Amino acid sequence: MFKKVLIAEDHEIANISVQKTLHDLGIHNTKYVYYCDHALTWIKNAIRDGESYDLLITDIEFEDDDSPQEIKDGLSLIKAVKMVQPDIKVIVLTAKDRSALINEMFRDNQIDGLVRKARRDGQHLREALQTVYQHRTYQSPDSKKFIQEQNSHEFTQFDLHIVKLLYEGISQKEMPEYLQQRDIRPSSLSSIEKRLNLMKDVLGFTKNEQLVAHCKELGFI
Amino acid sequence: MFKKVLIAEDHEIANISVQKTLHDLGIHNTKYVYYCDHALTWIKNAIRDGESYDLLITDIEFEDDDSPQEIKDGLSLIKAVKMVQPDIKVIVLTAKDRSALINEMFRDNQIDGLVRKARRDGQHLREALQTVYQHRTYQSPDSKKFIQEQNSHEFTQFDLHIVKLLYEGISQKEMPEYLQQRDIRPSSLSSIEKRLNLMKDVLGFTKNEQLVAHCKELGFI
DNA sequence: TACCTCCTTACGGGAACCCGTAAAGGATCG
DNA sequence: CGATCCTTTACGGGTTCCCGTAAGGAGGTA
Repeated sequence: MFKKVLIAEDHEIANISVQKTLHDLGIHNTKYVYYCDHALTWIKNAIRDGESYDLLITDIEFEDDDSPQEIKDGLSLIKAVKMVQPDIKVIVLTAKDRSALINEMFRDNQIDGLVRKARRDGQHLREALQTVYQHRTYQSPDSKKFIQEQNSHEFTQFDLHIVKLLYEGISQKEMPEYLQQRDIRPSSLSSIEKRLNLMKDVLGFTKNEQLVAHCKELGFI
Repeated sequence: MFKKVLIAEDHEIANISVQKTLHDLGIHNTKYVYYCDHALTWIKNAIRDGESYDLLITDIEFEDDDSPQEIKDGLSLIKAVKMVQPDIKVIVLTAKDRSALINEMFRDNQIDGLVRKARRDGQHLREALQTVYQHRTYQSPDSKKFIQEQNSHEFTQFDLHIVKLLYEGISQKEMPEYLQQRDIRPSSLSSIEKRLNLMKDVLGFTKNEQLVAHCKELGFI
């Protein structure tokens, strides 16, 4: 089983449980941190001392607070960690239902395990630890189906820009100007309309209100 | 300190930590359940046996799964529990940022403690336990500010109906018909427009998209 | 009853949005 | 270089939405 594990999780309550789970599995050499920056520091120091970590268990969403951080979310942390230690195993522990970014990283083998915070998450975490230790990938059952649902519509960067502008209260007729200023193309009103229609069509919506709420709910914007 | 505590929390990881926190505080007579229905059953049985619980610690959001439940969320559970045991203390442990319903119940003294799942939630839970035991109410620091923000606009039942219809993809001109069918008054297009404008004005929005996303985010619809 | 107030409803002009069609621009390939 | 295909843009009409004004109705008071 893993020997040395680092836990990055800002919620104290979740952090305690992960520690306890590891402890019950006989992993005693664990370190827990509440900030991404601290996690990277500890990993770097461990490499320097020739005692690098085997595994990183990290959340995705970290809340901002008074102490400003360089790295503000788990995905950025993973990228940074992989730069300094490409062979480290990574298990992601997240409350988010679905996210295109997580799925992408999972497919790109940046992530070895994916556990969704849900009813049986403790058991799923134990399964993930076992599986990942055997150099296989793991994802909890409930997160699997979301990846499939995900395929309903693949939002492009352009799509997200438009929806974000809508969410910010920009009218459609003002959008071409905004997009041009930010060097985003296409930028014409027609393209915006066409794209909005396509998104609504695919997702079975009739109004922009639904589209914006949907994207907001899924954390795209 | 409390003698007998019931924990209702569907996430295994969170549940473990709460148990551990209680254990560390010297509370050993704890029972944990993953479903609201089970929670109510245990409380009823404890009363029947003359050994009722002192405290209920519960989440708000419970995920649906294969086993269908009568009570599906924490607020309903609290109401049901208070019917059979009005003097039980209640601490709510929730990830939700803000919710008009929670705030209402807190003000109505249905809830004694409110801890938001966040960075220092473990410590906040310990503080809540101490404070509530002394017959005072507690809410974690980060949840306090949300209750204030809340007051920006008091949504009427009518407001919520309109926004809900928007979210369902109903066009404004179809709404009068819908509202009349459900005996909701006023029902004219003018009234709907006027009300939407007022809401947007108060909240500083320019577009319905923002309004719908806002209400969705706060759990009003 | 007359008068006032508050809320609801009705209506109309103008703006924004929806939708289909057609032209313009770019990329590829023979 | 021209032909073809695809994407982007431009335009026009029809609809919905926005917003101000005015008429109708319910309730309270003299």
